[in-house]
Amino acid sequence: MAFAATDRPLKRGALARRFGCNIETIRYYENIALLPAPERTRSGHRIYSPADQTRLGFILRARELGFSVEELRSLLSLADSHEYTCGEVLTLTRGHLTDIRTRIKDLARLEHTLADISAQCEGGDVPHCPVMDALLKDG
Amino acid sequence: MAFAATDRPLKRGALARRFGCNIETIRYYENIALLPAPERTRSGHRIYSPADQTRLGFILRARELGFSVEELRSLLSLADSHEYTCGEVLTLTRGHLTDIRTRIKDLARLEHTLADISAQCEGGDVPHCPVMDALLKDG
DNA sequence: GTAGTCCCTGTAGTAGATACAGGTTCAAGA
DNA sequence: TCTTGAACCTGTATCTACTACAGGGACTAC
Repeated sequence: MAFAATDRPLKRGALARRFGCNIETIRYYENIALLPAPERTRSGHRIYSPADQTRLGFILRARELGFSVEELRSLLSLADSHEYTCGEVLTLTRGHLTDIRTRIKDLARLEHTLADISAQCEGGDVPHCPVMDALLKDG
Repeated sequence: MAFAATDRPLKRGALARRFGCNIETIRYYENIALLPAPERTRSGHRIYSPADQTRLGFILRARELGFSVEELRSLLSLADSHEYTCGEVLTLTRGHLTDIRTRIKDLARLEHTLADISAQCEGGDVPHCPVMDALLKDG
């Protein structure tokens, strides 16, 4: 995805295509106040300025990096303040990194357990299975 | 968690304590038909037989192994048929294992990207941050 | 004018639980 | 027997981060 702003206003559909996101996602971000309510045409169609587009790019990139919406709110409020320090951002980033590493560890443990159990399987038409045994046996 | 059935009926609270799960989870599994509707006392309290308990244990163990509820439905229907083969179970397990490995890879890529970016941070009171740059820059 | 595409709104659905309110019932002690 | 507090019942709301849909208005090209 490009996530690149244009130098002219765009409507919602064009914005979604430009940023490679779902059109409904944009309205969603407005609903939860990540994006400000944009200008409208007289008939009510949303018009996204270059600044709006840049902000959407920020949001989408942060989401691609796995930041949760709440973490993103913190990032945005830092960015909006124009007075953030590297230390503040780094603290948020490190917290997020810790979450990711925890998730990786949990999944790796899972993967290991499952691989171990299924390695004992013969497969085929045998009417008995180590995976089922593992699920059925009392711990 | 023990996930071990007793040889006597239990009410919902005792069952939850026994299996180390949330009491509401048991009702939830009944609602989505993973657990059958159990016997009731005359006044309507649920009574879980040893067989019900064994089934809950199966469900909780499968969830601990990361099987989704839908995968679990398949596993349970195999287990209920009493005619499953190792091959059938193995197919489900391998599909699940593939999912897990994909998730691990995605997270590892994320971790790598984030670690790379934040390694460029000086931290502290510096009013400039490579993480913010990465989020702000057009792709 | 009209056809087709876009956009608008509100609402519901997804996974997998968890929490809560408001009302019974149970079990133990006085 | 009465009372008190815990446990149980039901239905519904909440969470994350979207996505989808229905029913209608607007815009563009021919």
